[in-house]
Amino acid sequence: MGTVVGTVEDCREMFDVSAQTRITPFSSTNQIGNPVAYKLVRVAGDGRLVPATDEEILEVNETDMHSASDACQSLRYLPTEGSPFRLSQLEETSEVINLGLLRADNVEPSTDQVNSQPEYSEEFLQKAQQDESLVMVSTPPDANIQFRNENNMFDEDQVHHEPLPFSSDVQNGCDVNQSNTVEPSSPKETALPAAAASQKPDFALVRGEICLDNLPIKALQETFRATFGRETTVKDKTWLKRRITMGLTKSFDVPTTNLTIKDNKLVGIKDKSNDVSDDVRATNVKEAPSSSAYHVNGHSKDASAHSLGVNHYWATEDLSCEERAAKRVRKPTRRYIEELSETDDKSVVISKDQRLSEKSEVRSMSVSSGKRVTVTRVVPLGGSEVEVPYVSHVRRSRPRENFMALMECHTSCLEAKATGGESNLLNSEVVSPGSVVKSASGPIQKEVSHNNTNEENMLTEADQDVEADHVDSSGNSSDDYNNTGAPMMQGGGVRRKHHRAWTLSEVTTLVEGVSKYGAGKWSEIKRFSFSSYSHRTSVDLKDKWRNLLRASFAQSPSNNMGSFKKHGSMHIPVDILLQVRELAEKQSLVPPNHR
DNA sequence: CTTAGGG
DNA sequence: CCCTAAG
Repeated sequence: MGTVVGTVEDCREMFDVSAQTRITPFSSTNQIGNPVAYKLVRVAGDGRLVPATDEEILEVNETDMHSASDACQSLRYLPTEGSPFRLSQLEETSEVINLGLLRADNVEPSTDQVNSQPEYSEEFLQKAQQDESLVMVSTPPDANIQFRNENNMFDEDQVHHEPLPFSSDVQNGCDVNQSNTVEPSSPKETALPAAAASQKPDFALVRGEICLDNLPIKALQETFRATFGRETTVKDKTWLKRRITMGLTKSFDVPTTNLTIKDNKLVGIKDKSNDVSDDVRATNVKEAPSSSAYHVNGHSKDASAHSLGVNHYWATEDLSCEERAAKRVRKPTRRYIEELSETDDKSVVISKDQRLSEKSEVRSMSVSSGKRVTVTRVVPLGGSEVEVPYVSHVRRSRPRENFMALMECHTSCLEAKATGGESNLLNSEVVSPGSVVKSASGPIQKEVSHNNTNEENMLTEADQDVEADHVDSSGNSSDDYNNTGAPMMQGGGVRRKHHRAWTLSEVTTLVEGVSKYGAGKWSEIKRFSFSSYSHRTSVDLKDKWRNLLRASFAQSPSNNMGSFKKHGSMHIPVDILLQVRELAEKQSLVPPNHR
């Protein structure tokens, strides 16, 4: 297992103990089978590598899965002692697949991915060229736009940048790596300039020089915002510059301690993503140059350069540092983070192109030699896409909708017990019939819909219904639940696992319960009043009560029209609503006193 | 695990 | 309903 490569590190702030947890590529001999297998190791004080404990792994994954994946991704830039080539190839595989997916719409499946490259970005480049202020860009489509944005930004900030000619003579300066590394013979290399020379830049080109050094912090922050679409409060110039640089170059090999900006240029950083194909190919060769790059700009001041190398844990750093720099009021939830990155993405990506916005979707599935299917998704984090291996820790709770799509083959099995859907499918374990069945026995949803002119009639009907349900329980319900309970969205995902309309009896029971135990004592209400309804968790009760309150108050003013809302939902008898309101008022007023 | 709230 | 943050 072990090629030991320093990746996650320099997180002294984070793991300021003697040991740091880092991620290393899993490069055992038969690793081909699993492109996204990484191993966590801990670097002990003496530099030894110790297998990370589960907790540590968890910690890493939890505290920052993005960064973890980051680190993983950045691995490719490291001079791996193990089998760089293999690693690269693996990367290549997934990249290619990605590419295929990305451009699946306008390109016929071709075994020669390289050939298809040029057209890939053609449209973007064309578009880009029309943009006056566009400086040379050599990044994938999405990044292109970003850059454009960025450059405008720089314009405003009067950052010096000179537009580079689109023709081939632009090798100047920065992109040393590229010119060295790209194989001249590669189809792409030849095809691109030839086909596109007149109307689009060569991919090997480098964008204009950007001088972050001279920018005041404020400008840096602005730049940061422009780059990542969000504000930052960090005042650390160094951090900002580095962060921006990383965002701009979409590269991770920005040394922690040193700016990658040298002589007013981005130095030693190759756009990792100049066009995907390039990226792929360059991955192999990049090793050498990039390692040297480290030496070049890897050490100039400040002793934070570790013996172990450069920090690639920038995502974490991003979070942790930023956090540190500006106390965040509230800890962002995972979802928040996701959304943030999504918005980030959108705000940066100026317009259309669905593919861009779908970036965070599952993007590639690499089927490795074995039967193991690895799903990865790309997380647009801080302006950089990161491929995140779908490992079990990524999401510990119920999988998101689209996950269901992946499970499609099992859906039939699932449908059979749609009601039981609560079980956690995450770990690719097909739900075993046994594990789920239980709750299917609840009262079946009732079709109280029409004929409800008579409330009392309804009520009794409902009650009967409930009883009946209890009797015949699990058997017949499945059909209903499949339709109403787990509607399949177009994408194939499941919107909700089960939607069970509240029967009137349930509502009344709830109201009773509230009157008895008080609103908020959901667990008690559930325990006592709802013991017979296996479903309806305390949360459900709470939610329902909330809805009832809403309904009651919403409807009360014009009492007349209230009794039934025309929409399908249940028509809650007015008297119940009245009860609800009474209770609500009582409860909201009384608590201070006694009761 | 339970509540409270936002989505 | 679902998902989370806080207790």
